[in-house]
Amino acid sequence: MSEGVEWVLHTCVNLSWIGRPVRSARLAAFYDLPPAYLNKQLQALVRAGILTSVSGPKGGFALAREPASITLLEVVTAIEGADPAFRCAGILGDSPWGDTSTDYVATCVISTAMRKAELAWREELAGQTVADVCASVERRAPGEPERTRRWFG
Amino acid sequence: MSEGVEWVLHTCVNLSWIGRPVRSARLAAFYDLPPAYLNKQLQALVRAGILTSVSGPKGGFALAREPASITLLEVVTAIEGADPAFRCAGILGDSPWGDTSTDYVATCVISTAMRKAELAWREELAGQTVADVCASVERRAPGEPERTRRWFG
DNA sequence: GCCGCCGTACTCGGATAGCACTTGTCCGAGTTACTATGG
DNA sequence: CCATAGTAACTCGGACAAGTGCTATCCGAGTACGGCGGC
Repeated sequence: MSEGVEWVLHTCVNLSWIGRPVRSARLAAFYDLPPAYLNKQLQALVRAGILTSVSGPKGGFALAREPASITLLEVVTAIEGADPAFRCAGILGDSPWGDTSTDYVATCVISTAMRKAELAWREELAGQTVADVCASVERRAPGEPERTRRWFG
Repeated sequence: MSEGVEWVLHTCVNLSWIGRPVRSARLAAFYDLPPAYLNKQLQALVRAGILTSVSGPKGGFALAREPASITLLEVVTAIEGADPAFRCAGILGDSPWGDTSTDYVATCVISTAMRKAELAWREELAGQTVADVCASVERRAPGEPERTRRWFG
């Protein structure tokens, strides 16, 4: 899995606390990340409708919606793409008694088992929102949002 | 995820039905796969203790244990490696108030959420064995094992 | 006829290239804020 | 003093290289079988 997933997840939490547009270079400096590369990743979130971007001075990235409506699955999918990790190539169709008219991706028992596992993974991620993460952190460190806002000044 | 996972899963099912060593070239021919590359993947299963290999004429690969004791997770792990897909780099340690002595991989809320999701995925795969897959296929196509044994004759 | 030995052919196993994707970087298009000027 | 047009600087956005891991292949080490010679 792309390393950018970790970056943008933490960045979404920070943006949730800040509440106004912040330029990518500053967001990257917070974790000492490659600025241009983080920018590239954030572009993907804009295309997915998770962030909004404004150009020019005083510009930057901000959350496009309420943190409570942004699931972790959405963020991961925006970076990794919607394709499942296990993609059945349907090799059963190449077996000696394979049938080209059958959709082996749908009927294959192995394909079904792998899909079921990935579904469990996605449901787990879809059950947590950015707001949930923020709440968990605040419960452990109440001063974190204010301290972060301060730093981004 | 590596495409070889699909190959070896189907191959394990076939080996479960055949019950004796089969050379990799023949196993590959069944699905029209690159023989040498499938061989390489099967080597990984041997190292993981899932298959046994015998050299020379009448040699080949065979299941090392009962199909009911081989989980899908074992097979996937043998190919993909034991490392989780999401590996937390602990970028929190690089934040302005980061602490080098803290294990952020363990405490980070985001890292925890991602681990939890992957755990659900692994439990789903660990709950199904190769024998279960065989049983599902046989229930749908009772003649499949015999037909497969015949082909490998 | 039977046993032991040798050669041969066949298989796995690891070492070796080729390719795709992730990672990382750069410069241009667009936009905003500032400034100077005129009313 | 205020409005306005021009200018300049700053930001995102997409196009452009480099590194890493998957994909694919080949040849060598080891082994079992079959044939052959000797007892």
